[in-house]
Amino acid sequence: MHAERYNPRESEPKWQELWERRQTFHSRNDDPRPKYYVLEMFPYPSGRIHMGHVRNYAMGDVVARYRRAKGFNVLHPMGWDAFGMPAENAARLNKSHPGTWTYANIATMRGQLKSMGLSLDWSREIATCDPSYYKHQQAMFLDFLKAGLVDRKKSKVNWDPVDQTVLANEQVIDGRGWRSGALVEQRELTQWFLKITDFSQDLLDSLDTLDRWPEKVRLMQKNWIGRSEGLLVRFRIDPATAPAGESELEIYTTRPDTLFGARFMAVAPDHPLAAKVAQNNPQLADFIGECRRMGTSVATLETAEKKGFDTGVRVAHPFDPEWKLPVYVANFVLMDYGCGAIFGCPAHDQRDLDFVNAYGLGNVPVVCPQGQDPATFAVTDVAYDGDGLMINSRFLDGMTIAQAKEEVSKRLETVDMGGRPQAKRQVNFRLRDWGISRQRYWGCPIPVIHCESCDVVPAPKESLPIKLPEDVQLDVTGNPLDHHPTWKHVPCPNCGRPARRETDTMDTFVDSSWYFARFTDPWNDKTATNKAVADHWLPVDQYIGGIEHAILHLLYSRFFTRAMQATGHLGLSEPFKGLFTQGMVVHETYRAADGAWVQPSEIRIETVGGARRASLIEGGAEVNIGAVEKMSKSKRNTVDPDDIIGTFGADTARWFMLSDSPPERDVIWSEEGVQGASRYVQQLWRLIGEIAGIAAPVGAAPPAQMSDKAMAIRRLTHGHLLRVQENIERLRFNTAIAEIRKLSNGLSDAIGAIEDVSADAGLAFAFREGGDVLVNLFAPMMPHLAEECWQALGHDTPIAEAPWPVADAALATNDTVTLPIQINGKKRAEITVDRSADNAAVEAAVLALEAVQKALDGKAPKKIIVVPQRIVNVVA
RNA sequence: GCGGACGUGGCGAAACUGGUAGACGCAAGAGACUUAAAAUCUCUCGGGAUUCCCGUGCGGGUUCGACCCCCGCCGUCCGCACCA
Repeated sequence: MHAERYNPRESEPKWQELWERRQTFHSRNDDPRPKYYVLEMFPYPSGRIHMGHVRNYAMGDVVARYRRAKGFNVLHPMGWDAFGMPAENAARLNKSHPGTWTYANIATMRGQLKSMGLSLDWSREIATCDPSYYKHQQAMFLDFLKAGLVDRKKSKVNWDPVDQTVLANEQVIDGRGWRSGALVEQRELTQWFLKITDFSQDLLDSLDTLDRWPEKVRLMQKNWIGRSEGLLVRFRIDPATAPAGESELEIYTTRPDTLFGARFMAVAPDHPLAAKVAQNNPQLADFIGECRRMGTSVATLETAEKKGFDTGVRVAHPFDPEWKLPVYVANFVLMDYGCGAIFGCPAHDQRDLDFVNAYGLGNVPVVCPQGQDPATFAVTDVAYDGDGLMINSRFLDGMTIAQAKEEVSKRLETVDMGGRPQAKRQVNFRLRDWGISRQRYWGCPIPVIHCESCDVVPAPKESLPIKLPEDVQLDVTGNPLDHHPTWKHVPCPNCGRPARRETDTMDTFVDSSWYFARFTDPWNDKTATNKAVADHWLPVDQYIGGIEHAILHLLYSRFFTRAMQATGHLGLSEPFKGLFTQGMVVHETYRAADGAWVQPSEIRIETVGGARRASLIEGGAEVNIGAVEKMSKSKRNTVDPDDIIGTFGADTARWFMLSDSPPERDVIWSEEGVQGASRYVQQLWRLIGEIAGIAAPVGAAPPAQMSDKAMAIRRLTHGHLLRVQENIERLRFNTAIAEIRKLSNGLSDAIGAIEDVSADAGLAFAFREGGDVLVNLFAPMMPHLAEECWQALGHDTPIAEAPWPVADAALATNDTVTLPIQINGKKRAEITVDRSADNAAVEAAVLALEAVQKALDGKAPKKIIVVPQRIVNVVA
């Protein structure tokens, strides 16, 4: 008989050691069984794990352990997304090296993850800041460069003149640098780009094949790629108004059908035509300057009014040389989309309408909605962008929008203008190339050398890895690598003359764009991947992580996989077959009387007269219970996983994380909930102890005769086994857990109901089976408790290595079925009939029911609907 | 503004393909055990009425039957945003 209480503090480390000793979770690349690759998004080593990690990794571990039990060769690795700014900031603060801080954090967090009992193959651990990792990233960059997938071009960046550094958009607050507070400038910088736009169409089209991705994520990527079909149209500039050397204005439109509704043209403040005119027009130059200043701040951009400035330039309408349109410089036209120039059709575009209403240019509707009279249809404040037929459009009148688009395109394509067609169909994408240059120390150095005579020279592959210098001074403005006294000075690999290394490092998103491939063969020091091995393991069968990576990380990884395919590193283009995005961990917030945030660990909660009240443990002062919010340091509503695991054990924490909410939704962490989970751990332990006392021996064959009681237990066991299995496969962990609880409740009731098991060999067998299955079912969620229970049930090899039990579908169903009986759609009675009973028999039984007789009141029913094995509805 | 998701007891939620609404749990209440507390066990737990009625954000519709499908609103959350 086993101990009264289960002690996770003693038990958990014991089983973790056993798994490690037996290498239970090591996966071999030459294992012949079918593969299954489970991956959770790897963490940034920020210092300590948080509850979000616990949730993420608990989910992944359930999948990994379940698939392993199902006979798959499971790959479940872990690593560290270890480059990035926080390490550099911490090092500056502590006057140490970013690597010291990073590796210390990794050590701490590795220990924490191990205490969770995750079934990870730690022999494949990687850290992206390790030269053994980034060496291959540098080699791949060179491969991409050779394959034409890398570009070097000028681009505009947010420049902080005080910190001498480039800022990401989110680091610009109200037009000022987030650290220095200096007014941010727009600067042109030569940067390295990965040509993700080469794959725009494919990245878009292939979204349709990702049927195990959330619809939401696919939609977000689709919008981000932003494909639009339109027409490039060249407008002839009226020579009388043309600035020197200008004769035409090219625009891009997705609505060529509305060309007869044009009232004006608008170009971006950065458009060359604007600059030309501004040379002789100081007021316009001022206006352009104003637009530029405004351009940096997100807040003003959002609320900005539509503003424009008439350049005085006039262009001719493509279908009517006498029709002249004014050209404005407008603040709402973007230079980096399309041509940086548009034609304005106010009746059918809200921005254009706002613009003409501000400048009194009027509008002419050219699309008339169904059911409206074209003679009276007018647009005032709200542009009409729906369907309809063309009006006021000469030869287009009466056509649909699609027909008119086609007609305009066809006509203008055949008009010759200066030796070229006046218009050209063009597909545009919103997606931009991926700028990867960062003026930072703690990142992967870009492996190229700049030579005055040979220009840009790729670093020779033999010279890789180009390691970061250890002796670095971070206390400088600008790029520390650039300021290093010796690092950048190297001879040109081409001509041998003095040259300098590229001092920019790569965006850390590059590091995380291929780590999933590296895990397949992390020991390989020759190449990034062993193609055959990578192709065997990939794609990742189930990827799990936060929705915050829905666009960038996942899109970059999809691009990288294609680029690796193009350069021979991989033989596939989509890295993640199944994607699951889990919700956040949220918690109540607490505030003291003075408004200060108070941590959950500092308070006590009591229920007084049905109302929850919180008070400080120290002093007893009352605390206000606030809204449930995402766990954050600033609101101090965090709970430390170490404390939870130390108090309740890892199994309790894992169980609660999975049980309370559907996995894609936020879960509210609550003390009561954890205690409930902890109670259940003890409940299971007691139940298994009781079962162990009455169960048949391990491996005992079922007796030939089974009592009804024994059969009922077997049916219970197999029914829940089937449903738990199905729920885990659909990642419905909360309902899987409900089914497990039903089974344990059922077994517990069954034990309570029997007097003497020794008289019934079938019962002993049923309890053996039920106990074993129960432990198997919760083993993926609570692996340590499962091992302890498995041992208590008499097994001598770990359950982590045991196969999943086989459900007997015949046992999972009853011979009889209970049908609810509805009268006019309301449930009034129920009958139990044979599963095989035909409809006529069921109808007869139903009509004999007292409740039915009463409702019919002697009359014949209008109709009886029998849904076999489901329900019966009598229409009176 | 555009796009999407969601709205069910005091709370987290469940309900397969249109077929018994509220499974499973949390909290709460009553009782048993105990000197007492904790733990444990038993019972109650959507609202109202003694035969029944109402109830899945609101209003309508389709259907023998609607949380589920359709139309129109309201609310909450998320993403994107001057994209031509």
